[in-house]
Amino acid sequence: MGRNRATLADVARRAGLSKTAASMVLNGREGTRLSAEAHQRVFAAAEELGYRPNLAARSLRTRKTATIAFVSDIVATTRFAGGLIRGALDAARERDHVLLITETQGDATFEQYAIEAMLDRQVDGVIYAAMATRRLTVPPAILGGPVVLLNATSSDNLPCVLPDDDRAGRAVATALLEYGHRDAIALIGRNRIKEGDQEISLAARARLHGIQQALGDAGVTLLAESFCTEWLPEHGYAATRALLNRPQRPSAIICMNDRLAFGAYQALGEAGLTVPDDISVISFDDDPIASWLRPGLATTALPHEQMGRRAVELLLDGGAAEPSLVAMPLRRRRSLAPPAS
Amino acid sequence: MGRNRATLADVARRAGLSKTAASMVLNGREGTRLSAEAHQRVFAAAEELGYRPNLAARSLRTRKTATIAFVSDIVATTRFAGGLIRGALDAARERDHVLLITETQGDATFEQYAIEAMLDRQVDGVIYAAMATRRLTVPPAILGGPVVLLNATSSDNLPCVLPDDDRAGRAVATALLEYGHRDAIALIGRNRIKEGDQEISLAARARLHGIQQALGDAGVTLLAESFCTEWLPEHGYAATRALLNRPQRPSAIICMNDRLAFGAYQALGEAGLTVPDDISVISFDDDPIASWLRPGLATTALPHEQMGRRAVELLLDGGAAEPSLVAMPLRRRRSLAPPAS
DNA sequence: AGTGGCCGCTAAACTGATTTAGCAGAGCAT
DNA sequence: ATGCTCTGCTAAATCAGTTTAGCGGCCACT
Repeated sequence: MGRNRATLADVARRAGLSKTAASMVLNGREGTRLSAEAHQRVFAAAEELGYRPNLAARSLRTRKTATIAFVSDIVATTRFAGGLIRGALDAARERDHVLLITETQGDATFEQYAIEAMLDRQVDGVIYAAMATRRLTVPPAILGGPVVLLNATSSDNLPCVLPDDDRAGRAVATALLEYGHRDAIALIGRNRIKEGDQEISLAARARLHGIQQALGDAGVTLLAESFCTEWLPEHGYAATRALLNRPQRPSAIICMNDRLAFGAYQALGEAGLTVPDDISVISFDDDPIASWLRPGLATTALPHEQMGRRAVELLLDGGAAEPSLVAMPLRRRRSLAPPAS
Repeated sequence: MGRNRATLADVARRAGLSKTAASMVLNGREGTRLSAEAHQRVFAAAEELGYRPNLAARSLRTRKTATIAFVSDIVATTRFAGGLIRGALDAARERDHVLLITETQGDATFEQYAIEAMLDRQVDGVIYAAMATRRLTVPPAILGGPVVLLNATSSDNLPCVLPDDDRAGRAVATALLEYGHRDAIALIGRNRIKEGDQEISLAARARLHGIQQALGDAGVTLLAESFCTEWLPEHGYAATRALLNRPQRPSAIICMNDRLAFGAYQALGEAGLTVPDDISVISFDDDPIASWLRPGLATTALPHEQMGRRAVELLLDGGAAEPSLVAMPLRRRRSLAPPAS
């Protein structure tokens, strides 16, 4: 790749100046006393030769690589990861940086390997990302340099970027209240483990808290709460079927994520019920399926792209140590309507 | 990041040998006449100091970086990309390489930028990936070194990795034939543009060809073919509704991808028809939704992980110039049954 | 005339590895 | 004693930048 590239020495020679002069001019160093004419000649020479610096040589000296490590447990390869990476890529490009991506798959050996590979390459900083929003333990090896946690927190008081699930919970509940739902709102996706263990999930507790706050403020209590061992379509399906067997049918269902909501749609369809005329549904994540469902599923979007971007900004531009919460916008779709009177 | 690392000189000093000796021992050079004892001492010193070579220094000298560029139009951030990247990451790790990922978003300026960033970092090779399987034009700048096309071909006769859509087409049609479907098979997702313009899609034509071959071999002709401007759920939905308005109802539907099939399920559900008792459905891609649908959707899986892996292997281990076709395994799920008699 | 300071620029050191060229000593044959 | 080869190792060059230290010339001031 890229043999025969012009070197700084070539540029200097062509400009009739020293390497020092060429280096200073090209780096736009302040306070050098090089003449305007010298500047011209260097720029011209660099242009004519198509000069591009050899970054290996530069970083050998400066210990900077303009490279960021993006280390994740498994995020890089899931449907949700795309946005995180895209946002990070965009922000990195704007700052003339590049992303070195690795995945640990939750395996300690792989993680060790990944981190060594990053350190060997002298990355300028590390973005440590998690697939599920959660609290985790950062490997000590990366604490030597700048680190930002993405979609995660830790006990190290490191800068971190999280979705604002609490506010999303309020938004979801508030949307239902606005439509006039009060006494027949059901919640699908309660889960003691996700709510209790921060190392597994931060989202479950925050979403629940937001929902409860908003409903509490309005003096409303939930009609029913369904517990699910996982947040997958089949669990949403089963929970919804169970709900429909109860004496009072809910007027609206809040699902803790879109996959549960997908299962809920399936069960409602089978029961001959129509969304939103018979039952409104609202959810979290804005998974692509949310817009594919009929009718479209109202949901609060995980702002992955914003989050990825924010992580790079915090890493390179520096930033507050308190968690950086990114808003989850409510996507209003046709799954919401006033309760059938 | 990683200050205070021991250098080769430190190792040499501790071992009481020269840098040359230390370098040769650590690189396992053949044909040096260094004594067994010298080997021991160098290894011991490196171990004790936790020595890790500075890759910037090494690549300055060797022009190798153990880094692969993964350049894609937009693949890195879509639901389909995950597998490609994961496979590539795995294969890269096995070969002690690392991936530098960039995305061009189909923008020429971004592409130019991305490629320069890669070349500046002296990557050992480039994987140029496309989101949709298609023919594309490779930017001349990257032809200076090893290149592998992933999910794409070009006119440059470069090594490339593609899914075997033709064989998948045969497999899909054959599966239906095995269940006894013959005269009432409908196809959803014909598209003149996708089938005609290789720069947009290679999959459409190949899948269609495979289907037609298999059916032709069995002396079967399609009951109906629906054209769709895009391969999204809404188009599958509309096409299926139209199909159901025809005098003869199909016994099975082939969808050109899973999103169309998702739309088909919606339309069938609304029409009160049951999959697979009333109509069988089979498709391509193995999108995550395929397993979420009720009943599970039979489909041929895009072997993204295999493909990503193969691309790295071709790049680093060298390989044939003819297209490397990766099999698309048939996922048998409950959407298949014999025709209702 | 001497000297101090500024201007415009450069030589050389430095980063940490790999690689080339070659040295000192031992053993052997002549 | 001389020359030769082989063994075991090292000095120094090299990669392509950045950075430090400082040089020669000119001007102004005393």
